[in-house]
Amino acid sequence: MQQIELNERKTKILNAIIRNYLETGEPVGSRTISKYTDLNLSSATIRNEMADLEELGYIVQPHTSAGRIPSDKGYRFYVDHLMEDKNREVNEMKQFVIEHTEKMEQILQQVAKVLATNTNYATMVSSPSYHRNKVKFIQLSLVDEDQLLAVIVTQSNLVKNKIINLSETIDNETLLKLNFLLNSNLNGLALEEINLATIAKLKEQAGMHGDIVSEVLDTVAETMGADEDIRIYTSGTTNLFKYPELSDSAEKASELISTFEEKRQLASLVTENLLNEESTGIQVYIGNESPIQTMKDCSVVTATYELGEGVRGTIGIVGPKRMDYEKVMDNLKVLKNSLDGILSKTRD
Amino acid sequence: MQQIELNERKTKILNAIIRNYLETGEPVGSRTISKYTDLNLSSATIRNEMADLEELGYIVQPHTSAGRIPSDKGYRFYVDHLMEDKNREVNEMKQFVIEHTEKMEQILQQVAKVLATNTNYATMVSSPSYHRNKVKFIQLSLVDEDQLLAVIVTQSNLVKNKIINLSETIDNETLLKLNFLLNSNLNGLALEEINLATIAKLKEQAGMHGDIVSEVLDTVAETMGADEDIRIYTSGTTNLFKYPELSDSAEKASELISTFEEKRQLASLVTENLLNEESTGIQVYIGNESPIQTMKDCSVVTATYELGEGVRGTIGIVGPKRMDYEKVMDNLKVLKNSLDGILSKTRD
DNA sequence: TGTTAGCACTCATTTAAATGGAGTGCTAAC
DNA sequence: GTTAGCACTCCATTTAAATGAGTGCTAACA
Repeated sequence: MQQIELNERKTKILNAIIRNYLETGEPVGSRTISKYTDLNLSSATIRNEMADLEELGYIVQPHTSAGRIPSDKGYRFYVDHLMEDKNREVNEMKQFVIEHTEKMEQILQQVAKVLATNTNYATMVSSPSYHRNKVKFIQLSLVDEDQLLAVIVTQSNLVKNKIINLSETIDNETLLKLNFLLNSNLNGLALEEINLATIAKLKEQAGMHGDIVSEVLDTVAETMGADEDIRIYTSGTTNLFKYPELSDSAEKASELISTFEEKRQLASLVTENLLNEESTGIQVYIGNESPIQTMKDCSVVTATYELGEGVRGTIGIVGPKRMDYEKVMDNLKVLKNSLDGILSKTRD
Repeated sequence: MQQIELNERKTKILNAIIRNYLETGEPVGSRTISKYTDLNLSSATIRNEMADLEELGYIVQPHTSAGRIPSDKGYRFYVDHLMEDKNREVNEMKQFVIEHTEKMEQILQQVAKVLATNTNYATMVSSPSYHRNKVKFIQLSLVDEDQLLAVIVTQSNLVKNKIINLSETIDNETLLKLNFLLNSNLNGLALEEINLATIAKLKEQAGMHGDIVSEVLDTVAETMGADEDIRIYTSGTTNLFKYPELSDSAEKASELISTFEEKRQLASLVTENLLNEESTGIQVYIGNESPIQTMKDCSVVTATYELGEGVRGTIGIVGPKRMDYEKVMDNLKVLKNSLDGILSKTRD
């Protein structure tokens, strides 16, 4: 559809404008374009075309007699049609990092960091939400006369535990029974499948120990419900200082960095993102397209990774609108690939 | 000793200067002091005294013909001798927060946040290091044909788990034996007490399953060694933007905030702090007294909390040198008290 | 001997004006 | 359809002047 609006020459000029602006961050004028492209057109001609492009909404003038900068629509066109999809080689360093870090948390933090160092933007990585994950194993053990330890393992090897304080003592035999009861009833079930009927049945069978069952179920829900418990790892937020358009006023910078510190808002963005099941997994939010108000001057690029079936999280990069989209996407792809299926990998 | 250097009048003037500067952040001149104190001295007299105070190193002039601001030495004198030690009432809000948050992590993050909101400075809270903590309970269970789950509980109810991949299968009886072996040998021991002899003995008794014992021991070490694994929760870093002397140049601000993001450096500060066993638990680092270079224009106030015996962490506040030391210390004390012994509290 | 008024001086900050230059829109000619 | 040329706009930077807070010093006073 946009093809109708823009002929080839206009497209070329728009492309040149955006690329130049991505590099310099300064409004670009007609003369620059005429000089540094192989179009062989005079600045005057370029000016005419630029006037058209402005009227069509692809570029704007920050003020009279300044050069042009891309509008959100311009960036969008660039991302959708102009950008080259280089599929560069995997950066071994990243592989290394991932293969040599042990714990999930550390991996994610590391990913955020690598990404930030690589791109010079701010990054965020959300902990996976364990959607549709299933219970594999439950165990209650007595660690003290009055304390019970509940351990829950999911099929993707996520482990959670909780200490339950007992009001009355409990003997070993009962404990065995409870363990059996829980395992036989819950194993193999996803959170959504644990319905009221199951719960009622369980409680009934547990008899006087219904309280304990309740607590265990809470922990199960917590382990797998997850949504509320999404963690966000961020890195490189101070990179944003490098882009004057984001940090010229202390207030602006402060607001933006606060958003990263708060994380709550980021979490909402991430959740929204996870719901978009389709797509190659890479999403681009330009300026106001982003659901987070404070990021109206930024672009956000996110990718969804999937550690195991149903265990998904998001990696995201936040930078100025004139970010190096190609590089950013490449990086995201690489890291996404490294993360995909990592849970199954650790098995061997 | 300083009492010899400073007579009462000088002390009063110094006090007035510092208090005024804490409020305004502007260099304070002789006229201001003469006007807004009950000393009833003319500005000229004050000027003479100020000249003396400057010579003694308590205050400095940022440039000729500017007012005076406190030097590090001045702040130090203030903190050590001048400051009032108001012991204000406990803020119920904080109590509420702590009593209603469940998980340790969340508590700590919450503490950081409350503190930041309350003081308008940047805050950090370190996760407790489990020094001298003892093993209470160990359990191995088979969660899959080829996967073993090791759960370790310490006396302060810290739980850690690890999935161990098996090379050969293992039958239930052996598992029971291993469990018994581990518990009978390790329970009640602190990390330092698990020496080579114990380990050798354990491995010997485990026979062909020495590998598993090794892995379990690793996890134990990890659970209690802790030092490497100190987590730092931060909040309110963007508060630092409120103080021009810290954020006038984007570079400065960026550096400082980076330090908070990195956390590695904070961790080192925290560790150093924990080693200072003595003291009421409140430490003040003014300017260059801080071991972190990027904080040379800041003051750092820290308190040590102790969740249970040997389970200690640090709460810290970072702000401009002209921070409201009284308020900061009060807040720290309150939160420290709330945290102290919290692990034992959850028992009832 | 300690205190104070007064004055000349310093220097960061604010305000205003001057300058330079990048870039545009438009027109007329090719 | 393309281009050269020119008048015009507006931002950014420089330059200069005005302001004002604050000091140090001296001389006079109690």
